[in-house]
Amino acid sequence: MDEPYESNLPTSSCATHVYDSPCFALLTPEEKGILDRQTVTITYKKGETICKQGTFASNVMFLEKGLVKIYLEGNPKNLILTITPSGQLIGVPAIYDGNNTFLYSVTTYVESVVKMIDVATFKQLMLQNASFAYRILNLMNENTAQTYGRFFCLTQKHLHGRLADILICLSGRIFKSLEFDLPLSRNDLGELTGMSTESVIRLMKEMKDDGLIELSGKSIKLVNVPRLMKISELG
Amino acid sequence: MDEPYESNLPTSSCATHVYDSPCFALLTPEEKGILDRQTVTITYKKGETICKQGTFASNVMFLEKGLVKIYLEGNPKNLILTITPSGQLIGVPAIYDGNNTFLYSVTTYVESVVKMIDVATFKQLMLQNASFAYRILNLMNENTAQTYGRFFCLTQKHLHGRLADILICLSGRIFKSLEFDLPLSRNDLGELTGMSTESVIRLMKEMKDDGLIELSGKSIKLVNVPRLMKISELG
DNA sequence: AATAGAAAATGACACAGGTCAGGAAAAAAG
DNA sequence: CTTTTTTCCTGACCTGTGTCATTTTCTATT
Repeated sequence: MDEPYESNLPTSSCATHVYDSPCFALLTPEEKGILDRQTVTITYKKGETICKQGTFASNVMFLEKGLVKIYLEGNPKNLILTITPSGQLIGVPAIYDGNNTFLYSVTTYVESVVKMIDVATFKQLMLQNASFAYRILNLMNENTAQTYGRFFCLTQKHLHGRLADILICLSGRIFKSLEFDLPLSRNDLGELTGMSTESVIRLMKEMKDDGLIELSGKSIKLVNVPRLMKISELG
Repeated sequence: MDEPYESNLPTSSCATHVYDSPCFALLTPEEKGILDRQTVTITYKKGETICKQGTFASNVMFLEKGLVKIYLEGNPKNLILTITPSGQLIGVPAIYDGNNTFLYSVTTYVESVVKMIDVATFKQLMLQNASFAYRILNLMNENTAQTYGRFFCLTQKHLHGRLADILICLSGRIFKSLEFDLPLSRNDLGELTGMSTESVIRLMKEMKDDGLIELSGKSIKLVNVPRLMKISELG
């Protein structure tokens, strides 16, 4: 995409920043060696669960390739926290005193390659390399900023605004194109926007009828981004 | 409170963990000296704003004494992220590359004493003391866990559950008693639970009529905690 | 103590958005 | 290619919650 609106994407974004995590560059060669020895690389097929909320968090994950959803499990409906493309660290928030379980579940949308890093080693490296630790904190803070934005969005905006928001974010942050094939189901969009599947369908049809987007099955094209942004803004 | 239910407070808690931040204990005497020289202590009166969302984050704050609300500003309604008692660091999430503004606003409920720490110095100390940085990361992760819980709560539960949740948390985490005087207005409770002020009032009256709580003005007493927890659970 | 202003309470009303049931289309499995 | 399963779509209905207008109670200030 020629990034016409990249700079002022709503903070209520669906997705983690596309920020190729260069945190490992801050490690010394020896430290990289230590890390590598305690890391295994695993390939997951589409739809597989990489980690399950509540299980022991024995590793931090680095998504080398793929696309995943990070979500809180609920009954009957989950809450998708973010859609995360490659280059992201996953599972870091599980690291704090008195907790040793994953805060969320992670499932792939496409075949994905994940580096599973032993959490003890990861901690160890943070404790011996302040720059690295600081970098991780930065990443987490960025993540927090995004979560706050979404939190606000989902609790304050109406359906229209929330859906417009998500579509803009998917386009701008994940697929980097105004036209893309959605790997997410309507149900996923619902869990991402905090609305029922039926509402997602209804609203998307409405937006199609209003000429804001083009729709055919899984393929979506944003036609009138300025108006979508207006809708996102006004809630 | 004799902590009958302290251990299994809902994760959707209103409040930051009562965790007397001993992060500064990890600093060397020299580092403490550096910190102290770049810190000023300021007393705020009730209702004053300690930091304003969007302004330059020139310092990290440590709440030495008092009680504050941390919130996202919105029009026409804010979203209160947490109620925070003394012993907490505030403003850390503002620290990340490409950002230099506060993510949220903070306002006091009672007279509060705040240590204003120069942010550059704070960063500096994190970069030179890995244990310190790691500790801060831990605190932030704990905070993230809590935010996720609230996020889930506000997007998935109904009014009854959300209100029960908040009352339990205020009782368990902030006031440490089943009976307490609320410094928050009904409007604040609304911004904390993502509902209108009128709904707060209606529901609290209902809970009073049902014998779940006792109410007289600002004074609240939780009478039937098990049932409140059930309500919180069922949404 | 008196006045003004804010906060709390209450009732009437409206509608956004969830739920449910059923059917069409698409994808996966055999 | 057929069968099965999942996803997508539609319409009818209904209830949870917000909005608005008004009154009452509390709090603060002169």
